[in-house]
Amino acid sequence: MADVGRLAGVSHQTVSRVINGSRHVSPATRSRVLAAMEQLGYRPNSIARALATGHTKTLGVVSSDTTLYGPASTLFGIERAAHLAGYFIVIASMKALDRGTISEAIDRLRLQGVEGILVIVSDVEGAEALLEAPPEIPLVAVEAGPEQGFPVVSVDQRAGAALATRHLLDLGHPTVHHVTGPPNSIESRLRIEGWRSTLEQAGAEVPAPLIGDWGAQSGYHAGRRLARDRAVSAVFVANDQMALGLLRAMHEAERQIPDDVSVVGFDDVPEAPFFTPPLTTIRQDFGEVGSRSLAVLVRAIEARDSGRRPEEGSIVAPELIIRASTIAHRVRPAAHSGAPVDSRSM
Amino acid sequence: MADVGRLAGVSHQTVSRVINGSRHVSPATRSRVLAAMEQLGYRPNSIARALATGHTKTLGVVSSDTTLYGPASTLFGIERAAHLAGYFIVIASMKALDRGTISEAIDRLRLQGVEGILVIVSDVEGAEALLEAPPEIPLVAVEAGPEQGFPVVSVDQRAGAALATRHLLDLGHPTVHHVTGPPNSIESRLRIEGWRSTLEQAGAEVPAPLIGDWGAQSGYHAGRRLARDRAVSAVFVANDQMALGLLRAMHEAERQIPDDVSVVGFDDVPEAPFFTPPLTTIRQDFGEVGSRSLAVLVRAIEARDSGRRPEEGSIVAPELIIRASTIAHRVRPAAHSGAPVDSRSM
DNA sequence: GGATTCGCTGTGAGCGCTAACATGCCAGCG
DNA sequence: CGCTGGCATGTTAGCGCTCACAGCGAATCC
Repeated sequence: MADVGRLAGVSHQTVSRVINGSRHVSPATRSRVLAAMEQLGYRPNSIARALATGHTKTLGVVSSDTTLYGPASTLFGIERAAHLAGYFIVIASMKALDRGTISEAIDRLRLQGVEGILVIVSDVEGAEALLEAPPEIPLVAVEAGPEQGFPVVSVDQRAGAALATRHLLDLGHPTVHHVTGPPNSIESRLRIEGWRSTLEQAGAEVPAPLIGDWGAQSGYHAGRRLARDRAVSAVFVANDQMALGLLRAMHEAERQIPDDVSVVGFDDVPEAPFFTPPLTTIRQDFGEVGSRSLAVLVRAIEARDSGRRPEEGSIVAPELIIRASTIAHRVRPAAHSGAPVDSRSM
Repeated sequence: MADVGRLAGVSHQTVSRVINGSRHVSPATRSRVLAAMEQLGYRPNSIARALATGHTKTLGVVSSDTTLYGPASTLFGIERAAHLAGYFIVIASMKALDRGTISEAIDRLRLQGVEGILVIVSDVEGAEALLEAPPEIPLVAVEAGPEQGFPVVSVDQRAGAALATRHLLDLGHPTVHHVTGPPNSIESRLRIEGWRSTLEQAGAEVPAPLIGDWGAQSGYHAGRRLARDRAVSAVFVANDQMALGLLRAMHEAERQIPDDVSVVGFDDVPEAPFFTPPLTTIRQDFGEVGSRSLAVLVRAIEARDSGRRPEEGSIVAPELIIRASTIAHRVRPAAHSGAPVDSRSM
């Protein structure tokens, strides 16, 4: 930087001013400095700048399994938005998303000098850890988080589950069975709530939910159980992967989808239209969640710097995508084929 | 830091020594300093350290679509390995992975002060850009890369494709059709090569491949085309998503899998066992690719610092996972049922 | 015409840390 | 007994940048 100044015949400070776009630089000087920078192949050192200013223009993302479609897409959305806002993203992923791990990750990121942190949290315990996090650093929960007192950006899980359940009910199904996510997952619990309350409002019976873990395997097991019960005509599965497993189990049990059983998933993964049959599901706009959470975090940082009050979260609306895995409920014929002996209707 | 020193009755330098684990500190002093640090809630500032040492302990990852299973898993593997090695990961993702974008991303990361960069590259053009990248910074290509003169860590794509093709051939299929990835993808090209050379070696006819784009939709289209041709008995699809689409198309066309057509995918996504039918596929150990590429990069950084020669890449072996979508080829009966009128065999 | 303002530029200090050298101490040696 | 050498510590000088302030000439004002 001193070299550039020397070549351009100005002080290092003027060079700094040019870099930072100060307007107290005459056009002539500016272009002279620019030329010198070009000639010397000068590149500003952001570490030194960070040390001097205290701003690293870096944000942290804490996430557990970035292999899943949801977190991966969200991370992608975050990064793109961060790039646009002039921030860098450093990630801290980890296997388990429990209390200890999460605060350790936050700590690591803070030490590294991030200005704010996005936590893709999904665990109930993890959410509690957030409430105890050091208040010095702006924090935003993504996809799920504590119910209160914390900025959370997520899709409205209850509304999504309600959408799914109502769709099935509207199709004439007497009730809707449910395969849940893991018990500790916040999303999973909210989806259960949405499903249950919709059923209750409609005066439908609330069957015991089957517990899954987001994996296709657990959906498969649930599907085997459900296939045995001929009264089951509609299932709302808490994500698309499990729905795939359930579809598989139903197929093996020779239960036709959607003729015998209607199925609704959750997420709308890119493959959902190509399941057998194409899956009716609830779309979550993860990209939107990602970019919105970034915006909230950036505003929180600016708010803190200017001493304003902390930011609120934001809720993204889910969307019902109807495909071929759901159909109007039909009362099962009494016999397999041929005319029934006695023609009691109903 | 000065405060800590004052409280412990030593100089700031001794505090620094304690932090960095220098052994020229007496145990008594060390514990005194540690206690002072604890009491004051002192946290070392890594920015200042980076400025003084020139080492940021930060690595960059350039990636395009982290939504796909492969890159997402690799990224996850990289992060975990980086954590273990004491490095942070900052990501630079982008929509397109072409020449310009890739070097721009590398530039951004360099400015940000990363010590090395991992590029999850899959585009032919992108790979060329790597060869022209500034040599000052250690760079490793992940998943794919230039054929020569560059450290690349990837799964052996040719071997994987050969494994798939040979499996089908061994099952007695006269030849194997192929649905490819996008034309610009390096992996896609290598898989084509592996498939073609295996066919040629076996003296089998090489049918024209159908071009896909990794998406399930394109697999579906290819499936429709292939379903029309009754001579098609075996298909090697370049990834599992497209295989899913193809399965769907075959199902719609009432071509039974595997009885009429055997299908092999690539990747072994977690859902593959639950496709209808469960998919035979080639497993890529993305986690291994991620951690191995990190190790290569770290060694490259150390090698540069100590003036040694640059590091070589590394190849991970793929694995054939046999499930229910492949079966031994049977000569189709001449008529649908009943005894054939004339019994020409073959 | 001297005081005031404004636009442009330079000076010095310091962000928090580490590297290199300097210092003082004690043991061991001939 | 003085000399060497290892050890624990202190001192000084930066790393490359920005901030606060000072300076200086030209334009503006009464």
